Amino acid sequence: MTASRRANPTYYGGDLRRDLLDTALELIDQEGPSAVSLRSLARRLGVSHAAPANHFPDKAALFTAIAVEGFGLLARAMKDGAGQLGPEATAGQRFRAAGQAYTGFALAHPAHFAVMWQRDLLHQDDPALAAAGDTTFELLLGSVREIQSEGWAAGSDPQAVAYLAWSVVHGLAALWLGGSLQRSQRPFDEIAGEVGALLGGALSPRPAPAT
Amino acid sequence: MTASRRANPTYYGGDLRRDLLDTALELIDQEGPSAVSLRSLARRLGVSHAAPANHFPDKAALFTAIAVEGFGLLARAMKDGAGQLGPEATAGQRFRAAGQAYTGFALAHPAHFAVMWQRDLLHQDDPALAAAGDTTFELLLGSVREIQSEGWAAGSDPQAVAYLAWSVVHGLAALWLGGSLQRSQRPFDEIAGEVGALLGGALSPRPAPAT
DNA sequence: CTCCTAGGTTGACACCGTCAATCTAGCGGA
DNA sequence: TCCGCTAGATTGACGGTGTCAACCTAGGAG
Repeated sequence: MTASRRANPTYYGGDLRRDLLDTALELIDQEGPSAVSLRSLARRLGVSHAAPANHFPDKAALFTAIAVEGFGLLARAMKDGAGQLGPEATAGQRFRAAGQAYTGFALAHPAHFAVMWQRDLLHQDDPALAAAGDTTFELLLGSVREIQSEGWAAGSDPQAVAYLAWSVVHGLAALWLGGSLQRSQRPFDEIAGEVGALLGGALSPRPAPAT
Repeated sequence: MTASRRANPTYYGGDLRRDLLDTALELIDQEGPSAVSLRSLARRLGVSHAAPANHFPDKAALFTAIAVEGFGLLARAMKDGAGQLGPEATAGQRFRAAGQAYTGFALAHPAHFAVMWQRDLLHQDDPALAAAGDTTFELLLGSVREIQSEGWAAGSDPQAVAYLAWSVVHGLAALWLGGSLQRSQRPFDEIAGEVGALLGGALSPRPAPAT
């Protein structure tokens, strides 16, 4: 009844922008990004077909907003995952936790994850998008430098180590969500655990022999 | 002049199915899968808007055909990459060559690669698609067993090793094509080489310490 | 009280996928 | 030689879609 009932003082009784994002995410979860149409979102929310234009000038803007939000969620997940280990945790443990947070994010938010890497759906020149992506990578790179100070992957280019780790977690999540790994009938955490252990062997603070 | 001049005895002077695929691939290369429309393909090829329906019952069938073709090209690239090393090559070298072939395929055929993992564009239940995917993974798994017989990644579950390797090459290719790695201004081969060397450390035939 | 503006509305346009009905060139069999 | 069949093209129609322009209206600022 009070003014807080409706966030916006206009026709639609609520936050249409947020509702559009949420409905789109739900639809992407179920049927993929190609199933999203602005008109169908509007129809679901009981609003005219042109109402979304007030919040997203075009379809790409909607997807871009989802991608930016996704990078934000990812960065927070990685920070939280590494952070909640407590101060006595080693850099290696934090590194591993960040990696788990990456795949955990992908599995928990598959719709965000799917959109984030589909360039052709996005406004690639959006500065917010670039910034969000950079932030995430900086987070990763910082974690790599941290483990290197503990002797992990000693002597290796930190950027190369970061790319290896990023590729592993990204590939794992992408292949799982793509269904390629699900034919093995094994749960994700089991696969991810084994892969993580193997990767640990590549980076652990021992003199690694050359290939 | 002879009958071979025209592959098909009907109006269109050529192989429309092949031309549709090629035009679609070109378009995907330039603007991504979302830019492909059956009508625009038909227009480009100077054919009526319904002509594609004779070869692909719907849009998903076109993309599925591209994906199947992609898996075929990928499998052949991996086989060729490992095979042309000569009989005196080690299993480790063949394994590495197969991995390079994977990323090489992705960079050489980005349109195929993009479509192959977009489930929502495909007829996922197409048996040809499943078979093509399985063949590729079997190839990978065989290569892993081979290197294990040489002592690499000894004691590890071959499936887990395969998943690690697959994740790395897939993630590397996906991130590169997504543009995330291109901001580093370094050529792909350099990045891939370093990542490959690091990964070699994880699997090389030495007793790897636990994580 | 009046004006401005954010955020809705309707209406129109071209493009899209898909379906149905039709046409036609060239083949195999009588 | 003719006759039908079929593969593969055609036109036409339908509803859905993104986007634009013009309009409307509730509520806040002056």
